[in-house]
Amino acid sequence: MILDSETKAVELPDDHGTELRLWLRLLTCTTLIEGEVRSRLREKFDVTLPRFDLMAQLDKVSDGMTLSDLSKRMMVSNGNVTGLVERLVESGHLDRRTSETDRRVQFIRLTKTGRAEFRKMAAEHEKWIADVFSDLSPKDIRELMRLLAKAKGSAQRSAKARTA
Amino acid sequence: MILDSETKAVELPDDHGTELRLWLRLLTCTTLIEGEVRSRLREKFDVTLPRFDLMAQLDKVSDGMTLSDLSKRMMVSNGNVTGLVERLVESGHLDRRTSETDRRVQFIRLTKTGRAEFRKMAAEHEKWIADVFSDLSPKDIRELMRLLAKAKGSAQRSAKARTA
DNA sequence: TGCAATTTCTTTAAACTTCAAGCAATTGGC
DNA sequence: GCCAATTGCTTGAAGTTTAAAGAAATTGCA
Repeated sequence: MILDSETKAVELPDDHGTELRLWLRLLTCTTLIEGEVRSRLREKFDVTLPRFDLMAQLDKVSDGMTLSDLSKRMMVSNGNVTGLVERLVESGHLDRRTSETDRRVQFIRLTKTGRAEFRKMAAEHEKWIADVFSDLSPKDIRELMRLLAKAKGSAQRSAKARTA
Repeated sequence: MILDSETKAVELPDDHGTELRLWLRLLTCTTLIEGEVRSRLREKFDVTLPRFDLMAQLDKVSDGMTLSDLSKRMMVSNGNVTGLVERLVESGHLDRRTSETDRRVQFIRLTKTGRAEFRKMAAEHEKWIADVFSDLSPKDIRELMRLLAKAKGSAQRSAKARTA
């Protein structure tokens, strides 16, 4: 059903404009918030976002995790994590020890001070995020969660199909 | 109304857990898709995502734009754009000329080959994005667009309030 | 057992990114 | 006109990031 240039049905063949606009909006939102979090972390705690993210992963567990686990969860490269961990061990936030059963493996943990420092930052961080989304109703949030879950599933399927 | 640890209403004071989970989900989605786009751009066109993004901004206009415009639209720092533009001029994709009325200002444009090359990549890119979101119904997409617009507005308000 | 494949991690080069400082040009009062 | 403030851009240092190659250890299977 191709009409004329006024009705907008001429955007064939294959109009994928809406998906593209969705992606750009998603990206804009994330970049905006990420920048905000980055600024505040630097301002209030003089810490970088990647360091905060890494510590956040480690805070979820009590007994440490390997570099590979970290890189999977953070969705960054292995070499990236090596460097980040190195600097965080250096600054006393992290603790590393080699597995006794597999000498390739390193278990990384937050040190006592590392965890304490992170918890302080995390409490503030949670408030910032709450403020960032404070124009959204509980229903908006539920709905966004649901749709983003669906989008995530779709994206994973798409990525998997390419690699396969 | 504080109950007990089973009912989950004990998460006071100030439960901001849902907002935090929303942010993490948003970030995961974006990171996932961004990584996918990055891989495909490198694979098929041997180009980096930042270069593609910069060219995408320039493709929207016919007569070029300044470095400041670029950095605002891309939401990255000024110094970042300086380097990116430098490399893209070097590779023949961009063209720069100094304003005649204000000698601080540089107008940046896509070259003929730069634009042609970008258009080819953009056409593919649009298809990838369509595939990424192909599990979502038109209604899902509309709803996501609406909610992300609201989230963006909220985030902007929050950021503005901090800077002010 | 032997050894090829896999896994874990590190290293390297190049690119990207931010922040802060700085330079040059312009603007806006006065 | 003067000059302080602002604007546009560049530079430099530190850090982050990826991709690719490689080293070391383990695993799995013939």
